[in-house]
Amino acid sequence: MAGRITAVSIVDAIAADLRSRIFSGELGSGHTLTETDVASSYEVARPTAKASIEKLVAEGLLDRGTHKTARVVELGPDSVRDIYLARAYLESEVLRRLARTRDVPEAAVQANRDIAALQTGAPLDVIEPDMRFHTSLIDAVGNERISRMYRSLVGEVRLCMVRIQSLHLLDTALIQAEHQKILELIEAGRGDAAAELLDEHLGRARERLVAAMGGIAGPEAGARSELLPE
Amino acid sequence: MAGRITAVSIVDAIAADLRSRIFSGELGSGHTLTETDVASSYEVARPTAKASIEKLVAEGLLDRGTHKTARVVELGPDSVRDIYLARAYLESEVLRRLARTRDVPEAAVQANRDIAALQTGAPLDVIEPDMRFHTSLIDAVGNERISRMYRSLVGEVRLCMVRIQSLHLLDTALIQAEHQKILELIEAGRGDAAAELLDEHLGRARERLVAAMGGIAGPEAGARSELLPE
DNA sequence: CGCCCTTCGATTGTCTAACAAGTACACATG
DNA sequence: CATGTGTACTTGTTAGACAATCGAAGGGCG
Repeated sequence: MAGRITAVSIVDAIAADLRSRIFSGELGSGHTLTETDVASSYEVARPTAKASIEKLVAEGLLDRGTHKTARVVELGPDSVRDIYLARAYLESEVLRRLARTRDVPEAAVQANRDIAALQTGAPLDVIEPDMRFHTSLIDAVGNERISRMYRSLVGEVRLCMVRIQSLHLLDTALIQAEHQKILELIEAGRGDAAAELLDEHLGRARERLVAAMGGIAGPEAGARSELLPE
Repeated sequence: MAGRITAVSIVDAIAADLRSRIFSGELGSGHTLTETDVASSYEVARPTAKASIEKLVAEGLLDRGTHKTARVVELGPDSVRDIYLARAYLESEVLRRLARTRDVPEAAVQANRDIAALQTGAPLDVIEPDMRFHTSLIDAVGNERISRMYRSLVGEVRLCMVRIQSLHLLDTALIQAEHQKILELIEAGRGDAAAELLDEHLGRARERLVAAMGGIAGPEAGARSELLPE
C-alpha cells in the first residue's frame, strides 16, 4: 500500500482548509464567513462554498441561522463545561472497558512519547499529540459511533484552545505524567482508578479553560476584536 | 409562548419527510435514493434534493460514496452492538448524575404513562414513547452536546427497529415496568443501581434485535429484496 | 464457450446566471 | 425618541449545462 491516494471533492478540500484555519486561530471566534467571500477567495462557485460552510456548520465549528452569515462559533464557559463533561462520560467508560482486557493501545503510548519529546518549542504543539492520545484511547474500543461522537467533541475542544492565547497555562510535564499513569492503570486492570484519574485530568483542564476565558475575555471578545480592522 | 412559529427551508422539509418515511419503513434498508428521483418526486431542483440527501447522510441515516447513489443504511448485528453500547455509555452516566440530585424529569414520567396507556394497538406504537422516555432523561441534564449525540444514536436505533417486522418481540409491560423502576431508583438517589438496571434493559433489547436480525435476515436482505421489483 | 475490453447510459460533481426573499442598518418622518 | 421606510447585502432556490465517473451491457478475441 503505497500511501493511499484520496481524491477529495472540492467541497471537502475547502472545508478541510477552513477547518485548519479555524484551528490555527487565523479565523477567530466570531469571524464571519459569507458564501461569496469563501467562493471568491477559493475561486469556486457560490454553491460549492455554500456546501463547505454547511459542512462545518454540521460539525459544530460554524454557526448560522437562516439568511444569516455564518460565523465561527463563540464558546462560553458553559459550553466548555458541557464539552468536557461529555468527554468525561465517553472516555471514562472507555477506560473501564480497556482496563477489563488490559489493552493498552500502542498509538496512545506513542502519542504520549511524542508529548514527552517536545518539552521545548511552542505551547501550541502539545495540542496535537494530546488530542491524539485521547482519540487513540477512544478508537481502541473499535466502536465507530463512539469514535465519531468523540471526534465532534475534539473539534470543539480545539476551538476552546485557540481562544486561549496564553497556553503556557498547560503544564506539559504534568499532562504527560498523568497520561502515563492512566496507561499504567489500564495495564493493571484498574479501570475505576483510571476513570477517576481521567476525571481529575479533564476537570483540571476544564477549570483552567473556564477561568482563563472568564477572567481574560468574555464570549463576545472575538466579535469585538473583529470590529477593529474595519 | 403561543406555539413558536418555525419557517423551515425546503431542504429541511424534504429531509424531514424522507426521515419519517425511512422510520416508517416505507423506505427500507438498502433502498436507493437518486438525486433526480428525489428532485422530481418533490418537484424541486436537483441541488435542493442533493442538499436534503447530504443532510441525511450526515445524520447517518443514508450512506453513500462519491459518485454513487445514496441508499438507506443497512445495519448489521455489529452495528447494533455498537449503537446500544454507545447508548449505554451515555445514558448510564446520565442516570448517575440525575440520581445525585434525585431529579426525576416530568417528561420521562409522562412518556412512561403513555407507554402504559397503549397496551393495545399496533406494536410499532411503543417505539415513539419509548424513545421519548430515554431522550427526556438525557435532555434533563441540560447538556446540549450529549443531547445531540444521543439524538444521532436514536435515529439509528429507529432504523434497527423498522428492520424487525416482528416487533411483538417487545414486551410492552416489561419495558414499562423497568422504566418505572429506573425512575424510582433515581428518586431514591441510587444512581449505580439505576445504571445497572439500564444496562440490563438495553442489553436485553439489544440481544433480541441481534438475534432477530441474525436469524431472520442478514445485513444484505434489504438489497436482495430490492432486486425483485425489477 | 468464456474472458477481457470497449462503449454507453445513468448518476453525480461542479459551474454559470439569475431571481426571490430575507436581514440589517441607515435614513427620514411623525 | 419611537416608528416606519428603503436600500444594500446576503442567502435560498431554481434552471440548465458540461465534465467526470461508475455500472452494466455488448462485442472481439483466445
